Amino acid sequence: MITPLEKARQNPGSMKARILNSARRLFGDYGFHGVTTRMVAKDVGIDISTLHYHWGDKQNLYESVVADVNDEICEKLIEIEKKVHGKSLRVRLEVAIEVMADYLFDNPEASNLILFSYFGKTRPDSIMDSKMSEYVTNIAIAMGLAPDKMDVSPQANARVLAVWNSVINFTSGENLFRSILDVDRKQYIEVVKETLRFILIPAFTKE
Amino acid sequence: MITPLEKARQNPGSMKARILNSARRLFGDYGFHGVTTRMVAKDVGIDISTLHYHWGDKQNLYESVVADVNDEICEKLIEIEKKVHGKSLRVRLEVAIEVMADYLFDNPEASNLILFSYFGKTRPDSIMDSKMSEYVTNIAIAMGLAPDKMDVSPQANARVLAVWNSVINFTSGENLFRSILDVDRKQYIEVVKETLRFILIPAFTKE
DNA sequence: ATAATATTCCATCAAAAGATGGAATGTTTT
DNA sequence: AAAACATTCCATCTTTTGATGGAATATTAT
Repeated sequence: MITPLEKARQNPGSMKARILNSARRLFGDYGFHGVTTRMVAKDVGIDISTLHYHWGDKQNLYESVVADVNDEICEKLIEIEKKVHGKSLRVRLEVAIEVMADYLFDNPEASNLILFSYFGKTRPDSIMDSKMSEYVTNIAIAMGLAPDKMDVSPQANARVLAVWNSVINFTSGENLFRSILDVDRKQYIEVVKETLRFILIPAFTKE
Repeated sequence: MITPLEKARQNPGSMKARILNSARRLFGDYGFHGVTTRMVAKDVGIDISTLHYHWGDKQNLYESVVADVNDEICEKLIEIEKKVHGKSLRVRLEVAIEVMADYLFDNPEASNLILFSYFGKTRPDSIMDSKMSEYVTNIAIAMGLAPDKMDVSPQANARVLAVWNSVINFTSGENLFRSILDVDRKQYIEVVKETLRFILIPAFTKE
């Protein structure tokens, strides 16, 4: 059985895909309640009933968007793991910061959607919760913060979360933070990467 | 001229204050668009017109809530600065983590509102932006990351922001993160504080 | 070409949401 | 006590919003 999400991905120019992309950007900007189906339809240049035809109700469209973003991030994590396999903790962090920052700066709506879906009280994503729990644990082990899957302490997981959070915030808060730092986009990206290295690496590489 | 917000603060039991508090919690949980005036009124146990009578339109109520939270956080920062004045960078961080974490865990809606107002595209808070910019710069100087007010580099400001972000995220994301770490509230608070110390202190205290 | 299927839009509905006027009630001032 | 003012709620209005039925159009299969 092929899901609408897979269909949209298979044909990037299709109406399904166009709707998904508009929805992704808008939900990322304004959150679930801040976006109306009419806004999305207008952005795509179609009627709302066409939107409902392809994606069902608003909730379903939103969940598809969140699933889309989560899958993408999952792929990124796998890509990173491939690159850093067997490397030192310092290199792991350097590469992870570089790759994740680049991805999130290219897809700011992804970062926002993650924040919205994590931090709001409206989180029906119990599937995502367990998926994320698994990722975090795996990363903790890969980083050598825990011996094996059966014995990952809350402390180890919390440290992984702290790393993850740092990256997310700077990309989601770009608008505000850039005005505070008073730099252009290119400079901002560099400053953020440098800051992340400054903050994160010493914690994990000290003797 | 006395503002409605000051009036509400002067009399904590008043209708103005009760509405403000309900609105604060609800807006913190669901964001501006996720809350209806009827929700707030129902939570207080009053009619919507009473709400409008005291606070005007929804936008105005929301802005009062944000201003309320910002003022409170500003007070906390001043309180911290008093405690750590003249102390070492390590102690500064330890105290800041302790006090801010305690405050935000006691007032999770504050943390959420900050995130909502920082990260959403709907930020008409240009006043807050400049205020925050000033705080960040002051902290950077107090932390010895910059020589004087005229010469605070983006790097220095970014480091202050990184510290601030770390604390915010763990309090806003408590629901999700606690389920990942699988700990109770008390344990969670301790793990978070420990993790923040683990991540933040080495970066600023290494030779 | 024709039938079957898929897609799109127009018109419309019902519910939700922001907002207000004005009557009723309570409080303060004179 | 009476007048002036403040507070509260009920009824109601308008706009927005999510959603759908059905006709029109395009696409694909036979």
